[in-house]
Formats: sequence, C-alpha cells, structure tokens
Amino acid sequence: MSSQPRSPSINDVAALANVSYQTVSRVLNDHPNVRASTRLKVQAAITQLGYSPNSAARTLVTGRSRVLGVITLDVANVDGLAAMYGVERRAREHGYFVSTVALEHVDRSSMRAAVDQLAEQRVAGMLVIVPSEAADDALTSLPSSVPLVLIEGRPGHGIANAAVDQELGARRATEHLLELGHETVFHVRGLSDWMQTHDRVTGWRKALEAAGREAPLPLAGDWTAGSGYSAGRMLARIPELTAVFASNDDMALGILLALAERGLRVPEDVSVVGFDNLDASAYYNPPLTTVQQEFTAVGSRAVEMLFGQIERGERDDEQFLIEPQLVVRKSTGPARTA
Amino acid sequence: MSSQPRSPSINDVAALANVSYQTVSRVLNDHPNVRASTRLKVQAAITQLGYSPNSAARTLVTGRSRVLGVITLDVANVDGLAAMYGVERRAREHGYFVSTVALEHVDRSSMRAAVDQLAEQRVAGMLVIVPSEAADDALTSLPSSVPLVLIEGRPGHGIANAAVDQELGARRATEHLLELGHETVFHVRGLSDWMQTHDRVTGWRKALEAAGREAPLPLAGDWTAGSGYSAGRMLARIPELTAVFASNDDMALGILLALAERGLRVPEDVSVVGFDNLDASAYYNPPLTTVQQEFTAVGSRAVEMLFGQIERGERDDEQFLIEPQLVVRKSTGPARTA
DNA sequence: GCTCATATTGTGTACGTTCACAATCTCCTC
DNA sequence: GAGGAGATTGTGAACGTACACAATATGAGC
Repeated sequence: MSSQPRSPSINDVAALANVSYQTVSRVLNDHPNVRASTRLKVQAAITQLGYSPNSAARTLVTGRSRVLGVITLDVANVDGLAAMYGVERRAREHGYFVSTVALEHVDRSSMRAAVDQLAEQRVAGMLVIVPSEAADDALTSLPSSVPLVLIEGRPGHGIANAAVDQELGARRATEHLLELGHETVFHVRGLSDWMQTHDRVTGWRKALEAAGREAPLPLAGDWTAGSGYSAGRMLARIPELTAVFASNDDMALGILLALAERGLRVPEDVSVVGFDNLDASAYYNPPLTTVQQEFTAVGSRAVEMLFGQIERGERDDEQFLIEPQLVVRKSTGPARTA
Repeated sequence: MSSQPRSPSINDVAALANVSYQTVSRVLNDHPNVRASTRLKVQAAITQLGYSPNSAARTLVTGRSRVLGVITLDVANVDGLAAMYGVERRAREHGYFVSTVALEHVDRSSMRAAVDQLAEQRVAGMLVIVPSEAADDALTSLPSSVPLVLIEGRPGHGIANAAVDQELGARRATEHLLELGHETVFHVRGLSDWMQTHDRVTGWRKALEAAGREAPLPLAGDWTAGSGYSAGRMLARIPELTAVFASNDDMALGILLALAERGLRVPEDVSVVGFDNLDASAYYNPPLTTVQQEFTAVGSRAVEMLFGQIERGERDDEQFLIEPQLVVRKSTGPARTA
C-alpha cells in the first residue's frame, strides 16, 4: 500500500541546507561562484536525503539529454558487440548513457522507425553499427539533423564514419599467402550486402592483381561456420587448392573442419586465413592466422567524434580509419611443391 | 548559424488542429472519448508538423520513464549478449527502451554506482545480467525499490530471477558420458565466483555421486579457450582419462586442441562435452557435444516478469527456470575398453 | 567609513507533458 | 422541447530543473 514517497527534489535539498534551490543547482552543476562552506552544506543535505537529480527535468529544460542512441543489428555479430562495449564505456566516462535499438531487418522503414524512436528520446547523438549498404542508404534519406556517426559504415556519404580498414586487412591476408609462395588464393566471402564483404573481396582481388594473378570466383558464405563448412567441402574438391582466405574466423573454422574431413592437412596441404581474430581462433586446430580488428577502439573513437559534433552543434563528415594487423599462427605455411 | 527551430510541441499541434492541447494529449495516449473526426484532424496536424512527443516532459510529469535499465558485464560473454537481444526486442514490443550500463568490475561500489545512475534516469525497472555471487550480494544491500529482475542470478535472495537450470544441464552432460560407459568424468570449471561455475560443478558432482563414482578434483579455468588449452594439457597426462566435461564451449575448444596435440583422438580415446552450444561448436573438430541454453528466451521472459512488477507497482520474487537440452555430436562416444 | 567591483545568493519563468476537474455538447427519453 | 446522462472538449495546475536577471554580501582601495 505505502506508495512511493516521492523522491527528494532540489527544493527539499535547498530547504534542508537553508539555501535557495538555485544554489543547489549551482552546486550540482559545478558552478564556480559558490562559497566553499555553502557547497559543503548543500552536499551534506544531498547525502542526507539521498537526493539524485531528475534527468527528465534536466532534459526538458535544457533540450538535450545525456543519452546516446545506438542502432545495431540483433544478429550476434562480434564486431558490433565489441564496438558497443567501447561505445558504452567511453560514453559513461563522459557521463552519458547509451540507449540501444536492435534491428531485426535492415530496410528503410525499420531504420526510420529506429531513428524516430531515438529522436523521441531526444538523444544527444546517434551511433549506427549496421554495416550494410542498405543502412547507409536509409540514413542519407533521413532529414533529421541529430549528430550522427557510423561505425563500420560506408564512407563518402557525407556522414561521419569510424571503421577498420577492411580492404587493407584483406590485402595483407592475401599478400601473406602469396609471399608464402601460393600460386593463387581462394576466397569465401560473407553476406553480400555487408560493407565488410565488399571491402574484403576488393582487398583480396587487388592483392592478387598486384601480383599478376587472376582472382578465382569467390565462394558465397553468410558469416556462419556452417556456410564455411559448405564452402570448405566445395574447395576440398579443387586439386590446385593450396590457400584460402575466409572473410571471417567463423567461416574459417568451418573450412578447417571440412578440409580435415577430406584428409587435407593444414597448413601442409592447404593454408587458411581468417578475419576478426576471435578469442577462440588462437585455439582452432590448427591455431588460425587471421586479421585482428580493434573494435573497441573504433567504438571509443566513434564516441569521441560524436561528442565533437555535439559540442559544435552540427554534423560533420569526419572519417576515421584504423589499420588492422595480421596475426600469423599455424594455419598458414609455405605452398606445397607440386 | 541557423539554430535548431525548436521542435514542435503539443501546443503547436493543438493550434494547427484547432483544438486544445489536452485533446492532442488524449489522441497521443489513445484515450477512448475522442470523436473520430477530431482524432483525424489531430493526427493530420501531427503528421504535417512532424511532431514527436517529448519523452522527458512525459517522464517528468508521470514519474515513470519508458526505459528499462540493464546492468551487464563488459566482458564479451555470449550468455549476456544473447539475453540482451531478447531483452531489447521484448522491451521494444512494449514500447520501452533499454539503457545499458556495462560494468568492468563487479563489486559493491561499482554495482551501487550503476544502480544509482539508472535510478537517476528514473528507469521503470532494472535487469541485471551479472552472474556473479558478488553482484547478488551487492543488490540485496541496495535499499532502492525499483522493479528488479535478475538474469542468471542466484535464487533465494528474495529477488526475482530468470535463468537456465545450470545444474540440470551439467547433470545431463555428465550422465550422458556415464551412460556411454565412462568410469568417471573430469571437469574443467569456469571462473570461481560465477553462479554458472558453481551450479555446473554441483550438477556434475551429483551425477557422479548418483552413479557411485567419486568426483575427481575439478580443474580451474577462466572461461577462455586459453584456459581450456592449459587444462587440456594437464588432462592429457592422466592415463585413465576418457571423458571431460568443460564448463563452456570455449574451454572445450582449447581442450580439443591440447588433446589433438598430444595425439589423443576424440572421441575414440577421450570424449569431450561443452556447455553453451555456441553457433561455432557444431564445427569444432570434431563437432562438439554440448548443452544448449535458450538465452534469448530467458531475456524475453525476464522482461515479462519485470513488466509484471511494474504494473503491480512492487517487487516480487518470482523464479523462472528453463530446462537446457543436451545436443549430442561427434565429440562423445563409448569409453575405450582398457 | 565610503565607494565600487566582484563574489555570492535569490527570484521569476519556461521547458512539454499529464492529471484532476470544469465546461460544454450531443442525443435519448418522456 | 425539457431534462439529463454520457460523450467530448477545455482550463488550471504541477512535475523538477536551468537560465536570465535581480538582489545582496564581501572586501579592496582610498
């Protein structure tokens, strides 16, 4: 029965401390011109009452909320998750909260709905971790002028973007295999409308072309280990197969299994490279050579870029690209001599 | 220079539609007694102005925000992530948002800080996905009376809890191995202060005891594949080893690698069972027998429980336990005959 | 001690919404 | 067509805070 006895407001604190509510407000917002003794009195009252500021009231009057909106995909993709933690931590360091909307499908209307919902919350800025081209398209058609930064989005839309240089990563992976003496490198790509898929294919193709080799047709995967396994079974039938670059570690795992089942040894017969450097991939059999991405760093950086926009009060199109590193493990070795 | 021309309010809509602001409010909140024609007029005005309600103002006056707070760990643990998506989706179906706080360390003070921050936001309820005993302790000592549901927490604290029956899962995993004729089952456990670690050890031990076997000393892991690998190297030296139950799939992966390196075949020489049923574990070499947990379902259910509390206006201690399923794959087989 | 600049504190108002209640309209019944 | 019940609409508050400005206190300089 006992209904909540309304939590204390700035006025209650003021009354207890014998000052005006405005003075309390000043203490809360760290205004300089408050006598030290007054400040102490107020702080004591705050503690005694267990007062905590009402962010709704604050948002209402200032017009800005200390909340950042994040739009993401609800498929459990590592990239997004890791970036999200980076975002959350950095935002909290700035005293901001993170409100998440997880999309099931990426299309213009669901994207629009997500943006509207966040706008309704009067978020101070938005981060979009939806690495599909459709997402970027949908965003450019949005009139909203809230500060906005993409994470792993497509550059060149006039929208700020923080990302890992996927193309560079793929090129390094491919070059590593070529340097080991492999004649060519097969590729298993990810879902077709993802940025990463496109960029990694490009990097792989460019590395091959630079070495004067013709790129074979890439095999279509969908990021899952299962699709890697299917691709692996296909690849295992190709006699001249000596090297594969998979667009992520999960698919590489499936490939490893498929090759093992066909009696092909890694790396003696076939070399395999992945992408992501999952924690687990160091313990695949054999441990996987892969490309490391610092997603958490990308997330943190994106938040900083967003705060830049928030402070200046307008969007910009800053671009941030971080270099991925190749991590060499036991799944790659010299090409077998035919 | 052109500063944002303040977004339209309920008053602007009222003026345009030639009604009072209160009528607009009624349309927004689906009150029954509004003439259809009036409703249409108002909705037209809303569309024309691109009006969206100000949730801060709404929260201020009603005292409740349409936001759910989630406290989680920022280590990328699958359990938490999957549960989170379940939470987010279900919350959004109810028209609620999810605000996340990711903890770096779990102790009383960081827990308290997280709760305070969410309280400051006036969240309608909180979900805690921090499966460590320390978290539960910290929560019981909190005076706050906000609706609260734990996900994978420890029951019996008088706090509502939604979880997978870890003990049952571990028992099923162990029984499966015993039924295959293994004399005993070794265990690699997770981090020591996690609920799951404790419950899975208990389930494993009980299954062994029920079969009249003595439980060997469990090996200490930390959930990572790396720790599983270390444990696996240790286990590989034990001559009577024929079966291992790892407390999660990642550690099982490490064990598989360690065993393979020592020339032990799975399942011919040693059977291995994991826990979690990661997407990838079906493609380990060999595909892993493991325990499947429906985290997304747990998350959804937790949200429902939370809304129950929110509607009733007080906490309760409802407990929800979901049964995990054993998924048998190729990493387990009959005990080798000595 | 007086003057004035500056430091400190206080007062009025607005933010956009919902709630409680008051006012008006509509239409049925007799 | 009067009465009244119910439907529909409107009015006056209040939520808790920050901003603009007004008022007062303090202390330095003479």
